[in-house]
Amino acid sequence: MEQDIHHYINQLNDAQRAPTLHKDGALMVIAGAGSGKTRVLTYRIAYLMSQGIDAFNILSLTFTNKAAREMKNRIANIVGGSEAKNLWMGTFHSIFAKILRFEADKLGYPSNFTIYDTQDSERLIRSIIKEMQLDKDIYKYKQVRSRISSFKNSLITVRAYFNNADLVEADAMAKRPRMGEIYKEYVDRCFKAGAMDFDDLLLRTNELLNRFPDVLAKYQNRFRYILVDEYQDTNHSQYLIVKALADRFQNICVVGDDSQSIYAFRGANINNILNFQQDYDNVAMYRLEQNYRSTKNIVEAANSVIEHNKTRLDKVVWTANDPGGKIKVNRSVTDGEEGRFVAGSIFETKMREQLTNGDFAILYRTNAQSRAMEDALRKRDIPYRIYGGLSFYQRKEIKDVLAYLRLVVNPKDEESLKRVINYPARGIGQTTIDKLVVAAKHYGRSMFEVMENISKIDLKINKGTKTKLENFVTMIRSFQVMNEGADAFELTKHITKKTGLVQELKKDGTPEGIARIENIEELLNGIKDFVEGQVEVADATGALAEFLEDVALATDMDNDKGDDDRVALMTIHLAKGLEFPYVYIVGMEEDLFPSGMSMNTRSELEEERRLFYVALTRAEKQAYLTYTQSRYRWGKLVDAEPSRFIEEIDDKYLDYITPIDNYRFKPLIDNDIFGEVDKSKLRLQKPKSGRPPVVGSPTPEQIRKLRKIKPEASQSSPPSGSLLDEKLVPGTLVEHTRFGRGEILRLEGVGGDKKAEIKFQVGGIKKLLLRFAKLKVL
DNA sequence: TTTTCTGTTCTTTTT
DNA sequence: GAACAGAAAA
Repeated sequence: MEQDIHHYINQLNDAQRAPTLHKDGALMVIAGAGSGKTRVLTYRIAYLMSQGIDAFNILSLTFTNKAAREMKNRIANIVGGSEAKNLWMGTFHSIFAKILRFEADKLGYPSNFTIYDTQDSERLIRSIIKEMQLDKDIYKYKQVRSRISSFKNSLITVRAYFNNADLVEADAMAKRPRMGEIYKEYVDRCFKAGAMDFDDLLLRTNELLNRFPDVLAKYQNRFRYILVDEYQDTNHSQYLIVKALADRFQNICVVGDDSQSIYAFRGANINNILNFQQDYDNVAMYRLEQNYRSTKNIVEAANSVIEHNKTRLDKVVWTANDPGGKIKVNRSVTDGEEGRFVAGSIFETKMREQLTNGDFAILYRTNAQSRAMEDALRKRDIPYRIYGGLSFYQRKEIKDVLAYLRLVVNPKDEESLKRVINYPARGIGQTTIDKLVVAAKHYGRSMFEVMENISKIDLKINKGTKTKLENFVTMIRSFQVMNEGADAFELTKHITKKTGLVQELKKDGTPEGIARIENIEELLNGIKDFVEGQVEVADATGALAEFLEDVALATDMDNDKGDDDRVALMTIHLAKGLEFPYVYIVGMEEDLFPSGMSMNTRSELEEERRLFYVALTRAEKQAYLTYTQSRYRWGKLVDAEPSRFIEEIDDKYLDYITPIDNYRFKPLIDNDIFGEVDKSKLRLQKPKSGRPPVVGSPTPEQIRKLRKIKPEASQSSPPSGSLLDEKLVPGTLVEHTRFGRGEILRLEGVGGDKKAEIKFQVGGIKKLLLRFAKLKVL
């Protein structure tokens, strides 16, 4: 093996080799995009092991489970699978969840504690706000949750909050004087439910290490070598955990790139990496500056972007690669056309260069942008896969099944209980649930415990309902018993049958319902795989708990089977660490990228810029930037202007390409809710010369023509019926907007001079809809 | 109590 | 263009 490892290390360049062979002490590797930092990390770990360091003594923290898994596989290839198995490698959340399970009793938690995801937290906070009878417009549950989250990430406990006059005052100033109370109640409720949220996994780890010196010593001793990837994205809580664990041996290696710090919004503190040299003694600094990934054009363009940022470490990324093509910039009129351009370009390039779908990625700032891309790709029959967004495990039907499973493992789990106590409907309504919550609070117990003793407690719940509650408890109990014997797969199958979940979905018979059943089947398969894949056969009960933990901390990235050839669609955040030959960065518009919500301060804007830097540097061969002149947002067509980030790239790296189709104006027919429109009629004027005209939204007059709405038609009674039969609406159309289930036509001169808004409501699928349209004058 | 309709809010990014 | 909450109807 000694020989083996050198075979690998010889593949590295000098800059990479130095940190790889640096054995003891603190070191920091500033690694530019595409400079081979994953290689350094993997080889370094392999090297440590070849030097006789036990795998048990190495802790490696990565940013995603996927990254951890890949690294582990690569190390296994070098040092052998059985050795690699003992490595502690994973995300902060997954590693410390495991440790917390082991040490839970010290903190008063059950070892089978539930992990609340963001949705669970939000629901709990929402009900707390309601119970406290606070104004939900002032106490917005999302804001409250994110504030609590930031408290936790800064290690501000409830007590610390109340002792901190500044914080209390800040909330009072923000007209939310009872923030502290909500925080306290939230923490209490989580504790009583035996649940930790994402932030708790880090906060409680800190608590564990602070309060129990023997525990700290144990893990310090175990983790003699610590490696942290993407260090620039660690938050204060994570920073303290690393610091505590590394304190004894100081064998800490952090790898990161300040230019790629993009998680400040969830508490990441860029100072962790900027100040690393002050935190440890004799820090060795290494820089990886040679980019192996991208063409010269891309690397230099990215450099010219990031130079606009003030705060950054000194580093120059360069490459010996070919210049490659210039970055192509495309303008479209609407988001629909943008999608068509991207799909068309992928189609063409794929043919011309003989590429596979997997060579392409479409990156965007917000998940909502995926839809236009999907539509266009589908029309071209290009297979694609969306990462992130609503992940599989967050779908309603999946969460419902998981809620039952979570209850089996931890019946105190309040959010799961509330989720399924009356789903499928079994006659336990809101009133009853409210009473249970109150009683639980009164007795200082969980809701489930109250239900178990329902016959002994004097609650004003009628007999019939009490029986229903008892039946529910008995049912969950029976599942628990089953969990002792049968495996998780059998149990889940049993649960979906016994509770009537699947029947409920079958009953409604819609395509959505069928899709949901299929999803549940997929979940069952997933559980089966998990059960079979478990090498060390723990007891059956443990298997289910472990599965649930995996699921709670899984990201969409992790389920990538990668077995078929698809174009990748994802947010830029999710793309970090990945690379693709061809990358399309879409929606390059002010207010979208940079996001309108991140333009208030310099540091916010700089983070957006780093995000753009990350996006650009994903591309190996060719990058495209696209923007539109108008785009549907919140169901409305809004004007857009090109992103400042395009201007920030030196012109010599850019190639402005003319859109293939350029209509004089583009009617609102993108995913046309008016059914098939004869598109040949819409191609009114092609631009005369090479330079396309500046194009705006169509005028009302033009829309009217297209829709054949006659403004002159007079009618004394309010309009009724459907637009489809073209009896039509009187008045002048002044605004036309889409909204969720239909569209709004704003007209002037309806029934006198009054303005009117006409909405029609549609159900079902878009193509069929106008038939059922209802008209109503507001 | 349950179902259905309607209005409102939301969109930045995620472990 | 979904998810949720509240009102209204069943």
